[in-house]
Amino acid sequence: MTTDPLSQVFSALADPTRRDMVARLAEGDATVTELAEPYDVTIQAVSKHLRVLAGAGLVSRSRDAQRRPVHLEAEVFDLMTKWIDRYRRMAEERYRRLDNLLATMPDDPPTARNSKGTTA
Amino acid sequence: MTTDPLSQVFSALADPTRRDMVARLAEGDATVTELAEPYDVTIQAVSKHLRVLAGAGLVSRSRDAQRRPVHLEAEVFDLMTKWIDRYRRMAEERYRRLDNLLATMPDDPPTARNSKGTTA
DNA sequence: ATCGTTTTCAACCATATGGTTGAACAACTC
DNA sequence: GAGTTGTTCAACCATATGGTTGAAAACGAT
Repeated sequence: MTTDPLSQVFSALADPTRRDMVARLAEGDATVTELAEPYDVTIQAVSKHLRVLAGAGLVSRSRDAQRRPVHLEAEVFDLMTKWIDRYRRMAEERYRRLDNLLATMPDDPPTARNSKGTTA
Repeated sequence: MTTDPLSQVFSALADPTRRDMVARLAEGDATVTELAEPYDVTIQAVSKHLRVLAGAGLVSRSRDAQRRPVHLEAEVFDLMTKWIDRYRRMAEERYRRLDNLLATMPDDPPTARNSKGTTA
């Protein structure tokens, strides 16, 4: 599918069940059956969810006999927070500047009705 | 669909085109046609994307004659960062405390259900 | 070797999603 | 009113997604 990493992470966390699993894994590693226990779905469905989380780099798998413990990888979170913070910061900055601009706005030119001409 | 807010926001940002629109809107409000210009899709498709972003609370719409300018709403970002930070913090905390190592070498209660061959 | 446990693979189903085209609506201009 | 511009609505299509059931794979225990 060659989806970009950021899309994969956001997409993975767009599902409430998967977010819940992440929340659970934040407290400690767990196996698939352990993870599946609280939910009303089959283990196969949970296995699929884990595949999505792993594909996004949010979890890693190891091996312990038949079990395949799931481990939360926190680094990927940084990818998101970096993106989010950047644009939130820009938006807030712009908001602050707009405040200043509004404070210096004199009056309304009544004939200026063209599309993009911002009243030179 | 009654999807929860967090899912809607994550889902909205899971699409690279929509993230790009957010990036663009962080620099200033824009109309649908302005937003559609850089992409190779129809205006209707962009309109749909905007509906998703608006549904997630990421943008708001106003009216200026026929135009419907789009404005980025930064507050929703906090919803995400709060969620992310919480579990990243937990995961990092857990990692720092080496909880995993602690779990592998406890003083074994002998009456407990035996999971590893801890003999007397 | 056979059985039990844990996990995945495969096929399938229903619905959601991103895209299209074409028509309609809304507001300004003539 | 008629036309133009900006946007949305409606129907449709292809693919992705989350779920199911059933079989298979991987490993430990007997």
